[in-house]
Amino acid sequence: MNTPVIVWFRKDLRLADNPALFKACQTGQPVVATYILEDQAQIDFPLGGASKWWLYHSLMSLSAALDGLGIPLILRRGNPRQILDALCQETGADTVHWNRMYDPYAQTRDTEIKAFLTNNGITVHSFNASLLVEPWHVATKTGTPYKIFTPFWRQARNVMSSPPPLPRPECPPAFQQSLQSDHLTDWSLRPHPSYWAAPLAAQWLLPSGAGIGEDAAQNRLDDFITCALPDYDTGRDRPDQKKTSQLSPHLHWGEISPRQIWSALELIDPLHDYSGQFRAELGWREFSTHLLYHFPQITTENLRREFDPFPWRDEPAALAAWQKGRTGIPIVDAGMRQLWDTGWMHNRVRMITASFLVKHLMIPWQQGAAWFWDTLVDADLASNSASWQWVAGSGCDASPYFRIFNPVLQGEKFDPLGDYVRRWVPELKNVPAKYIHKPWNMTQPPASYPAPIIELGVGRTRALEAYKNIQN
DNA sequence: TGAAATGTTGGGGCG
DNA sequence: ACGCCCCAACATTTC
Repeated sequence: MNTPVIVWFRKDLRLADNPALFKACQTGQPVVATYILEDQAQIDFPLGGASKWWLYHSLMSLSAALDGLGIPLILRRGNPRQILDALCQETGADTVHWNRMYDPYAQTRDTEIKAFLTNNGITVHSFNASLLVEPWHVATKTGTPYKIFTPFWRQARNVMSSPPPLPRPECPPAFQQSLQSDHLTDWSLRPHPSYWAAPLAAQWLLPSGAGIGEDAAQNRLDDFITCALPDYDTGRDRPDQKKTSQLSPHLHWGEISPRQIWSALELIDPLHDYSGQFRAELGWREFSTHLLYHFPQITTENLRREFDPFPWRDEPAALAAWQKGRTGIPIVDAGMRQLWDTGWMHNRVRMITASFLVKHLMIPWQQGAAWFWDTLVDADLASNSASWQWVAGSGCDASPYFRIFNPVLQGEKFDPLGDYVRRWVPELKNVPAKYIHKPWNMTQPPASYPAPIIELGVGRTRALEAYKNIQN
C-alpha cells in the first residue's frame, strides 16, 4: 500500500499526543500532512494580527519537526473541501485524519467536508486532541448544558478519562511523490505595520523568550512546574511577578495538549494538594469551549438577553485611548501597553482593563473583545467571548454587574510596589509607590502622562445608575 | 475572581 | 469610678 493517509493540521500543531497523526502513522502507510489557510474574507472571525504572527512561527516549527519524521507539510491556501479533494486525487489517498474543533464555523465546515469526502469514497477519522472533556460528554441532571463553572468542573473531573498522552509517532514509510506547496512567507502572516513584530519577537522568540512551537511549550511547562506552581494560588494574581504559566498561546494552537499538562501535574501532585487552582484554569478553558459549543451566539449576543437594552455608549475617542493605553489610569494603561507590545496580558489585568472599558466607560464588551481578538497571541474564540461576557455581567455565570473593579485598589492590592506599572508606563517611572496607582493626587503629576479620561467615582456611579434602569 | 456604605463593638481619653 | 464620646476595627448590607 503506497497511498498515503492525509493528516489535516488545524489547532494541533504538534507531533506528540496528536491522535490524528499517531493513528495515521500506525497504519503503516505513508503520511502527508497539510495546513490550509482559508480565505479570511469568508470567515466570521478572521485571524487577528497577533494570531497570524504566532501561526507563522508555529508552522515553521511544525514543518521542521515533521521533516524529522520524513513527513512533508503541504501548505495550501483556499477552500479546505476543494483542497482536500484535490490532495486525495493527486496522491490517491482514501483516508483523511483530523483533530476536532468546536467553534460554530469549524463545526459546520467539518461536517460538510466529512459528508463530501465520504460521498467520494474517502474515509474520514476525527479525534479529540485539545480537550480533557468534549462538550457533549458533560450535562446537568436534566440533560441541559452547564451554565455555571463549579458544577461543570466537578462533573468534568469525574467523567474525564486521562489515558497517558500519546508519544511522538515513529517514522512512517516515506512518501515519494512531490506535491505542490505554498511558501509560508507568501502568506502575509507577519504583521503590518512590520515594526509590531519586533517587540513580539523579543517577548516570545529565542534568545530572550522561550520560543514558539512544541518544544518551547514543553520547556515552558517544565519551568512553570518547578518555579511558579508551588506558589500559584497567590502568585497568579501578581502581574509584577512571573507566576503564571503563559501556556495560553501554546494551548490555543495545540503546541501542547491539556492532557499532556494534566498528566505532568499528576506526576508531581497526584493528590491535587497545590495544583488545584491551576487545574481549574484549564477547567475554565474547557468550560468556555462547552459554552461556545452549546450557545454559539455568545460570540456576538448577550447570553442574558435582559442586557440587550443596556445603554452602551458609542465613544470612539475613549475606545482609542483604552486601546493605546492612554486612559490616565496607570494599571489599565500598563495592561493595554503590555498587550500591544507582547500580544499577551496578565489575567488579573485582563479583568481590570475589561471591567474599566465595560463599566466605567460603558463601551460594549464586543468592542473590547474585538481588540483582544486582534492583539492577543492566545486569542481564542471561546475563551474571549465567554470571558468578556463574564466581566460584562451578561453571561450566565457572570459577576454581577454591580461588582465593579476599582483600578486603584486593584493596583494597590496586586501590584503593591508599582513595578508592573513602571515597567509598561515609563512616564511614571519616577513616581513613588504611594502615588503610582493614583498620580493625579500628586502635587505635580508627570506632565507627559494623561489625566484620567474619566473620574473613577463618576464612572462607577454612572454605570450603577444605568444598570438599575434595565433591571425592571 | 468587589467596593462602598452602613452598622456594631470595644478600648481609651476625658470630664 | 462612671458615663459619655470618639473612632478604629471589624462585620454586615447594599449597590
